[in-house]
Amino acid sequence: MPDSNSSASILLIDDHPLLRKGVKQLIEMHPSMQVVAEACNAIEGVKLAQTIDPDLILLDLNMPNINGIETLKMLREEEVSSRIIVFTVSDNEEDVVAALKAGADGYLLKDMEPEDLLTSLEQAATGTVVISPRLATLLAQALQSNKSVDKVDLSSLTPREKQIIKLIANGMANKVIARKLSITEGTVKVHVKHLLKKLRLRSRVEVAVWAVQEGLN
Amino acid sequence: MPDSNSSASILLIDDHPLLRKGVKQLIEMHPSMQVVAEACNAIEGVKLAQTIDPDLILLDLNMPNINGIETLKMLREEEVSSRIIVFTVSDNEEDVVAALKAGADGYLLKDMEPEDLLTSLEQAATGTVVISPRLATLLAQALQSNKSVDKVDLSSLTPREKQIIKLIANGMANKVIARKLSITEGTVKVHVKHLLKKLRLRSRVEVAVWAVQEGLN
DNA sequence: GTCGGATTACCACTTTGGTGGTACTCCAAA
DNA sequence: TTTGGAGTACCACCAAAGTGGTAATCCGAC
Repeated sequence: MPDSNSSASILLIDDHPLLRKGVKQLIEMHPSMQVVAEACNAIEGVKLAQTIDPDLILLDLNMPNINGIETLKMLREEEVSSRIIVFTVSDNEEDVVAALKAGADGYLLKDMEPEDLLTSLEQAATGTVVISPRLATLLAQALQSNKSVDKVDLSSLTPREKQIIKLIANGMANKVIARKLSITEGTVKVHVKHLLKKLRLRSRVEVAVWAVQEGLN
Repeated sequence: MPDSNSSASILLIDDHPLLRKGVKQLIEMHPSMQVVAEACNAIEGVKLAQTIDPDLILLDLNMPNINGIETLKMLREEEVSSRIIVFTVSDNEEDVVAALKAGADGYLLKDMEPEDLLTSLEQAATGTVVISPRLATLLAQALQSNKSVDKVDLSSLTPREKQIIKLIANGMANKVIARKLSITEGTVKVHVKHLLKKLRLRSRVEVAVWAVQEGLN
């Protein structure tokens, strides 16, 4: 749990020790970031992610047994709040789309220039979704053919959850929502927790922004 | 600081003891609200508001020495976070507009039916701006002639503050904003505190909603 | 009739957000 | 040259948000 000015903590998940070493050395050259842990497979990676909750996770796609996409899904299942950046050799469209659909916060190619990698990671640490430039056009096409890459289905929400989203989008605090709905604040928190998970959002602020943009106001 | 299920706390500021007594009795009949303090003038009222920080303040306009509008401004000056409902006999347009401009969260007339008053107060406690129905048309006209009733001037914000508003409107946490701007989280909090005061908003969620609606995204 | 989702509640706990204060630097306006 | 706003930082403190778990009720589907 790094505080504001300490460097961004990073977990590497990759089955190639040499590559991990290289990436780690590269990152360590940069004071604003720090590799705090490494894992060579999915199980270990998920475990580490849960215990240390890093700011960023750099995740390889091609791993034995459990592949990267599966690992990504596991991390999301376990509600790891880290930003997850897929880091791989594959510029295959399906992989990119699958990764982003599974909730990746970035997709970087291993053949990037080291310097570009560093700046991309820095950006990722500040909350920006980073995609290797080479994939941009590819992704644009995918978006055209399938407009629902990042669309969450509103239908997975219960009526109560939708109701609470609207109240959040009006800027209301949990306490106020509780009073309005005649339930306890604790219960409101439960609903908020559930809808955050369903919408894959990280805070009520994101919920509010999303709802307003979606016109749910 | 009532918790979710406890009743909404109310402070009465009115120079008529009898009226206070009546209102108090009326409110006490309602389990979801509770009068926690009373004041007969502005000074006392502001002091009480600061110390007990009630959910609602019912404020009379016609008081000796310092009138209600002044009191209202003082309360806003002192950054009292309570919802302030003006409660008066005056259905004068100027008073209504002045009160709302000064930041009132509601404007109710003393000749309301007791039952209507209760429901209005309940609504106010849930964050709704309540206006006596009789004043609705009057207010609509005022809005037509002067579109800036609730408009805050963006120009009072410093460049840094505007920048941070945009980041908040992207759902970012203080920690992430700090990293992006290369300043400490504490400093981000300072800016947030200041812009909340300037915009007369109560939380970053309200800032985000406001900014998105304003197209500052 | 059982199973599971939805709703509610309560608990303890950690993290994030917001307040209040002081204090330093920089820079421009008075 | 002094003054004041803007930006930064640090501090302690309290309030709000979010997590993780258990558990009860209700209701509809299988």
